[in-house]
Amino acid sequence: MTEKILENFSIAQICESGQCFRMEEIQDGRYQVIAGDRYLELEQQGNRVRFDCTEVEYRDFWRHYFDIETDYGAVMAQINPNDTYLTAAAQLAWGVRILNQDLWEMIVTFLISQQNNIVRIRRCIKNICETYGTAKTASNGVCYYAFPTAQALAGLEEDALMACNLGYRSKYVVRAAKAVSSGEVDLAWISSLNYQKARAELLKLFGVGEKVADCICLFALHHLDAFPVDTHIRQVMEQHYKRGFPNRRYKGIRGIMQQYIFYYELHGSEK
DNA sequence: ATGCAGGCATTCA
DNA sequence: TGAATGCCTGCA
Repeated sequence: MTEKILENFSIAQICESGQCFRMEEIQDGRYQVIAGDRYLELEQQGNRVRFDCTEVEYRDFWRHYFDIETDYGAVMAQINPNDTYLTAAAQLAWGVRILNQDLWEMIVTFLISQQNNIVRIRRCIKNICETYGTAKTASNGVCYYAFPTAQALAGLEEDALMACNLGYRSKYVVRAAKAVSSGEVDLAWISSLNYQKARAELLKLFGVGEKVADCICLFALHHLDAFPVDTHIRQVMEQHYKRGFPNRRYKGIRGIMQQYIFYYELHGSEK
């Protein structure tokens, strides 16, 4: 058990922010996270967060995974108080953080996410993990499936994942797996690139367009300037930022603003 | 029952 | 270059 006092951290909000599809509430206030082949359970009361892992596991992995080293209070302090929309969005999404997730996992996840709804995205990912991921047992005895490696998917026929309900996205995922597995695409190298270059490399993957590339850049590579524009964000831009989003002001943290807006659109009651 | 859900590739002007 | 169109599937 590792307990921390954390500001601007809400596991419930992170779970519902739509950047991770393998995080869920398993009991009242108790959450489960599967990241790559790791498993974690955690609980929160106010700003006290209890991680069910050793101090070493927290320091070596989960601390970075939850982006604890970034000061989100300082980020929110940069929001223009005259921007009532963004202020309200950040106020509601006060505990959202940009996770540091696995690159391969995010490529697959956001290939699946396109033209899709959240319920089915979760189901698709569950299906491929249970079919092609390694079964594991957590330290508390819970069984779970690791995210399938690129190698595990690289030998499939292009339409094999339609059995996992991916639909036309099946060939996108299988082709990506082949590219990564063969070394044609070097994930470690992409990880070393800056935002613009990493984005350009990701766009070369079949099925990866600008929106998906930006999600991968933001949620795996932690390029906080990435600003994924989907249908929701596009509507917000047309409604609230007719003269364009203030990119200059939020340079370097645009992705965090995007998450506040996205969360607000998903969970804000008014509108 | 059409339209759409956190798009993208392809085609055609 | 930019605008239209089909695509797996499920849900309202």
